[in-house]
Amino acid sequence: MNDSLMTIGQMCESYDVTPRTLRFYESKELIFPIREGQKRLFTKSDRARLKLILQGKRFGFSLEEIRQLLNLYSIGDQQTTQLTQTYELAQERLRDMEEQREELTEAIADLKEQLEWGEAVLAERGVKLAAE
Amino acid sequence: MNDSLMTIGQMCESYDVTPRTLRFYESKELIFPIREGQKRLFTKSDRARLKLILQGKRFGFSLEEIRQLLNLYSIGDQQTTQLTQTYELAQERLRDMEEQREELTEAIADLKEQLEWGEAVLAERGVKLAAE
DNA sequence: GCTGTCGTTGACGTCAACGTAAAGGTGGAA
DNA sequence: TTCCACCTTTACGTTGACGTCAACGACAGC
Repeated sequence: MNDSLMTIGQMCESYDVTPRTLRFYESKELIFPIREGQKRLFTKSDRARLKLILQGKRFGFSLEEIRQLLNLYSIGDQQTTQLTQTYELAQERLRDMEEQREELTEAIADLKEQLEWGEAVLAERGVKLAAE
Repeated sequence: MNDSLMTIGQMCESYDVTPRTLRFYESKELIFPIREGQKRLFTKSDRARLKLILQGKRFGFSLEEIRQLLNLYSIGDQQTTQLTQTYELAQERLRDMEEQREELTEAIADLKEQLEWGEAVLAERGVKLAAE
């Protein structure tokens, strides 16, 4: 149970991903586990990156976008320009997400309306619905 | 310009879809245009169904789910049981959508937090951001 | 020596909802 | 007649994020 070097199995445990996923991320150059013979060993850096990847996915970034962001982080740690770019990309994403949410909100409202209509019809027919 | 029978082109105009989409829906047994020789002619029924399809998509139903719902409508027009089933499926979808919205709301909040952090860092470095 | 567990590498498969390209039919206007 | 718009079919391509499979190596315990 080395703390700074983990096998693929331990990684899967810790982050709830499959081996296939980690190999896939490596093939996409999102993480860079070192090799001991054939085996992959994941470093602290890999874990940090993986965390960011999973976060990024939550935010709806594509893996390609995430790759670019990760590169910006590591390469231009003190490069203000890069951070600014990251910031701007994130802002765009935020706008997308807010837009999505609005659409969803609208759709929810519409669907609720339909449901009320359905309830009315069913009530007319004397159907008792589960009280839920 | 027959009102009750439309060509594929007219349908595309009216509902802002491509011919491919309509043929695809036919192949998936979502609509059943009649044939005049080779050509498809879309009836009032097809248009009603198409409207429901497009609505369903807005609500995030898959085409397969929509197909099932449409079958319920047409088969069991007066069958209360079917309507009840439709109602319940729609309720499930509503729950899904509300869950999605919550996740999205959370993600938005998190991302906003990150953005503020980024702003702070950039401000420290004396970067002026576009006032937006 | 055998079995089991964990790991490896390709390479092809999957899912949804169409897009796109190729190749051709049909009917009307110039 | 020739052209054009509009329609048809079949069939492969796209996108993203992996899943699944085959075939194999390395090592541990019994």
